[in-house]
Amino acid sequence: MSEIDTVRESFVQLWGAMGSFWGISPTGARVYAWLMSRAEPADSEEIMDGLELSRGAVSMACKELREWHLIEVEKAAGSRRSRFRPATDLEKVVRNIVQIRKRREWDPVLEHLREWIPQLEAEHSEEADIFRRRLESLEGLVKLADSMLDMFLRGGLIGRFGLKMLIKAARSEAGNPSTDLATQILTLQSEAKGDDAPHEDASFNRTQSPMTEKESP
Amino acid sequence: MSEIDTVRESFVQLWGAMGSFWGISPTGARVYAWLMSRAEPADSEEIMDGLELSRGAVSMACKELREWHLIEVEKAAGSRRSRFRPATDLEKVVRNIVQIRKRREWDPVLEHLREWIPQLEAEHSEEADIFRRRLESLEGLVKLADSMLDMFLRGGLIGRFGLKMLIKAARSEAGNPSTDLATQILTLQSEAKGDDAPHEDASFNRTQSPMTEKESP
DNA sequence: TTGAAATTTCAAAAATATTTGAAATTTCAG
DNA sequence: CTGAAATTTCAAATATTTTTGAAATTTCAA
Repeated sequence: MSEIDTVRESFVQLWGAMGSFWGISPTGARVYAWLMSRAEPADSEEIMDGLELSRGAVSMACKELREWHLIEVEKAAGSRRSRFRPATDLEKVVRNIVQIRKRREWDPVLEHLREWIPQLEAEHSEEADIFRRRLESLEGLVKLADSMLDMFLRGGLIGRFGLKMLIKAARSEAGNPSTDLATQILTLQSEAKGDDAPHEDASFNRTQSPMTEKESP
Repeated sequence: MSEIDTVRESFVQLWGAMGSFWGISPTGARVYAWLMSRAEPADSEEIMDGLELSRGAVSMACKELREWHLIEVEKAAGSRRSRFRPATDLEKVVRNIVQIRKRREWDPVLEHLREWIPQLEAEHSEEADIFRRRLESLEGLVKLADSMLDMFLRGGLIGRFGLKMLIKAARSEAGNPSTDLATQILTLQSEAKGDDAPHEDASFNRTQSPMTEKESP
């Protein structure tokens, strides 16, 4: 078995296990990892074989990945078979996931807290008072998290420095986890000075396939 | 049913559903929420009744919460029954959870990536090359996330401004989600000027119980 | 110490979540 | 249009996770 197959297998396995962290099903995460490991987009037949999944499971997984904008569907010219291309602009992918989960999971928490706090205020017991104060702390924290996420979503650090530079940062100091971000950012900032344009918007990095030759006007 | 019971019920339910987000079991999360809603620490009997759980389930949940430092166990003087007090310093709680999960879940990802990338370099195929480049992007992103988390863990924003002020921030502008953090921070910063000491280290906010009267010298 | 009270454990049961596969639907090349 | 190919659906089968409860262990007041 060649190196690439070994790595692919481990990556699929690791990513599948991390799926729940992102709120993606294990199979969805495995399919995405598998697609990432292949140069060309794959069709469901290939995914089925590659991951030993049923046709239905692949269809479900791809539907999920499409909803998260983690893959793009395309059809080879003159064929009716869909092929799935993984989004490789990870920055955009992460932002998208964070945004959706924030809206779905955190915004409702805030709404509830805003409804509960006055309800507890109405009750003039010691216990309601203590509970209310705790909910207020929680509200403060959730709002902070919210703001931090918004900052991130509005293109804070990543947007400013670009993914290429982050890769560079990742490569440097590989052994030393304590080098903090601020230091790295400063280093990068002085190195940068306009080089390496802020990386174009290409979520779906077409690696080399020339796409449909016959485009209708 | 009084307001406090209604709110308690909803809060327990919401928090239970969010448990998986924190990597805590639904029951663990429900027990924590329930404890937060009560002025005094509770014993397992009370938790069983309050949440309709078996004795074993409560024991498991409390073990889990103890491991995450989400509760503290204490014994009333002259009794052999344990009572559970929820940590109310949410800032510390969140930091702790983030730290543990980072170590358990993200650090291994980075280790794997650092192992896989050279393996793919060794293979001189186009496909291995594309895969490797994608893993490099991923590494960059994971490292960035890592740094951001470290920054947070080292007491970035929360440490600097204190929870009380964040509660204040939460109260202001309740309706307008687009007011960004930077603006709020600036506002707070100028309001602050040394008032409201950076909030003492009291993870387990003893609400009013005078503790064991007979403390040995 | 002693032994009743409290807690923990863990195999089995129950509840959830995921996957399958065959039927229903959709798509589109011919 | 037509109908074979492709895809989606969803009820049933599997797998996984969570909860129970009774037995084993631990704790500590007397």
